[in-house]
Amino acid sequence: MLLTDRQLLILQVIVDDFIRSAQPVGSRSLSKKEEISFSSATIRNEMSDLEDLGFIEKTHTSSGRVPSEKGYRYYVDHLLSPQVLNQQDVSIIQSIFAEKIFEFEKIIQRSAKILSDLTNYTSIVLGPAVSINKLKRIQIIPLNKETAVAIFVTDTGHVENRTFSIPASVDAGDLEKTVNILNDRLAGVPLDDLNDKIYKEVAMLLRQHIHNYDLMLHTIADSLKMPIHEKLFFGGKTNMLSQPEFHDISKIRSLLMMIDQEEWIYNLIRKNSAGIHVKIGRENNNRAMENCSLITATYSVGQEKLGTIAILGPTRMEYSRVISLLQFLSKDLTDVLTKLYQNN
Amino acid sequence: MLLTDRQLLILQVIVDDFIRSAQPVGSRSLSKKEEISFSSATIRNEMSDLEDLGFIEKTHTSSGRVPSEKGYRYYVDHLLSPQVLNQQDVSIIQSIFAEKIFEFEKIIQRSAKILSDLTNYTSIVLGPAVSINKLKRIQIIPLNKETAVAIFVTDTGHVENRTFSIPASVDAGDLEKTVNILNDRLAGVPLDDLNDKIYKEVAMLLRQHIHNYDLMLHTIADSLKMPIHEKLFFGGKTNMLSQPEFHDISKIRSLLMMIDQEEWIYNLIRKNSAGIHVKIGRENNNRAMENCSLITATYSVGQEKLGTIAILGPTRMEYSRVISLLQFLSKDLTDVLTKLYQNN
DNA sequence: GTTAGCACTCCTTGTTGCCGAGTGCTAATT
DNA sequence: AATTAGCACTCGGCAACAAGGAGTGCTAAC
Repeated sequence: MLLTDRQLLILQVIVDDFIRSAQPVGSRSLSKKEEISFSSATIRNEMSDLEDLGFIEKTHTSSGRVPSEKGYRYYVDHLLSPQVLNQQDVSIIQSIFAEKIFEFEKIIQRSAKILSDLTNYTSIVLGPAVSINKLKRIQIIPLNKETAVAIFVTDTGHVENRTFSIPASVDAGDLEKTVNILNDRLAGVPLDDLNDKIYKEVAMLLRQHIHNYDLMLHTIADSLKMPIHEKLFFGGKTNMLSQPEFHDISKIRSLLMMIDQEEWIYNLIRKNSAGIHVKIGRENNNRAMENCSLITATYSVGQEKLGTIAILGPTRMEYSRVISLLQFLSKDLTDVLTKLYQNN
Repeated sequence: MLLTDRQLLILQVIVDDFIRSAQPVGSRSLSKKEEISFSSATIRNEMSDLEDLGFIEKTHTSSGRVPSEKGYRYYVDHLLSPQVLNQQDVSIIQSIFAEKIFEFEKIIQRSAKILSDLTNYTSIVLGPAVSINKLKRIQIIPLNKETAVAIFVTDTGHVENRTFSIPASVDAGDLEKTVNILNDRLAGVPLDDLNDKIYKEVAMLLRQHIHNYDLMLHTIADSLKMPIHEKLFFGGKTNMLSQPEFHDISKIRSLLMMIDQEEWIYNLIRKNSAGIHVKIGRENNNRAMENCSLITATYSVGQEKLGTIAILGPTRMEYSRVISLLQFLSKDLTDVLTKLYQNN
């Protein structure tokens, strides 16, 4: 199972070539490469072995070879030559941060756009986890007799709002008192923990000050119940249409449908721990992604993981380049965010 | 140029048949239809005339006929038999309004989903025009020494927020005074007119009360400058992939790219006046939509047009059904919204 | 005015044959 | 023992061709 140096070389050249050309690569064309100094017959023997070991495949009996998923996996794990980004790519990525930034979402959106433009694949960016942000302030603004909107501002400037109906028994004074209590008790609490805290600490206080406190309590707790989903941003959703492996409409269809079905992507991307992760083909456990690879990286504030950036491309994707790009952007995002939010 | 009854009949049957089958229709298959009592030779003569008049076309010399854009146009304008929705469709549409509704966006989103499911085309819904909503309340919440977030709540419960940097010369007291002045002067003003009003009325007041008022003024006015874009919602973006006329990847590609390029759609849809509008093929003035038709309807609160719902399908689309669906949903949306917001 | 009949056109489908790129195997070479 | 040259074989892709079918336009008869 240990590959010889020559086998490694051949595997690497096959993968590189196939990534470039999307054509099965044959022994003769390999033998002409600079890196390779032995004859096509030798290569044929080696390729036959590599095929037995499962690293490459034939598309039909007398065709050239194509990397298998196992082949890509080995390539990614052992053969990848870390590529240095060229100056142009670097400056394009840095242009994301050129303007003054208040709305973090804008940065995220721009990142998605630029990633997809740079790679010609589909980019996916998972927005910053709102739920770990800390509450800065709650406001309740009555719209009319029956409804009001509750506004939650986090220390990062993110704003969530929920409309709810005001319990009949509650009057304007009650509302104001409630808001004061909430702000008093909940400022600095991560959004995730609000619900908990409301029942544990705020409930008591409300009871002391508000007539009919429990309806109010539940109304507010309910507003907070809906999970605050991180937003997903996409770039170049249609880029996959240009990839030769997706000449087949039904493949495209299932892939695009899956992308539009954000839930799937969300789960696929969210759980990743820090660092670069490469999922190849069926490793993604999804029919629609059989011919796709997904590379993800995370960005953080300080030590705290905030969100994810990812590239979805064909298995035949430029792993080396994409990894470099993601690494670079992820670091930049982290730096900027850390500077921006660290010491609030 | 006036068509005989028989020509009208033939045109109608051709369009109907082609919409159903997507196959060019020939004289013989026409002659077999129930509605038609004359021979294929007669039909051939009539079809030849209809072709000369530009209502139908051949795909090649000896093929059956296919409606031209002019043919569709005539069909839509004169031959459409208004279709009554079946009970199932009706109840599916009404299910949109089943739950209690606070967030209007949810309704809009659900509408888009259901429209596309029902038709198997792509649905586009333009969210309610925020800019005509009236300001209910402004809040400014400082995040730290340098930045604050301004929150604008409309009488419909919509919340807009902008982060800005606090001018160095402004202190907490100034901020509070500013907010009070703003709320005092701007409550009830449509968001569209805020900027105007700020310079005309608020500026003076600010000058009287706030040190260094003009920086504050510009900061706030700037936040409001970015146009408040109505949001676009889509349903069934990938539905077009199942249409036989889009077997060609490059067509799909340009169409999907145009859809993702929301600006285009926005302009296409926004300007429509009330009522149903049908744009066929090149009437949309867009290469990517050459084989598409766009049917739009508007929804309102009372007399005031709020937004648009639309279906994008192949020119060979079920005009009658789609028009009925849009009419029905548009009326329902209007009713619900009017009831909800009319007398605030 | 309508229709039956017929020649003609063009798309579609299937067949065939051929070329080129590639393989696997064997035997010769290093 | 490893490498290579040589050769027979396989398969996809392409072009050429034929047959069949759906449709048309035209003419002449009804």
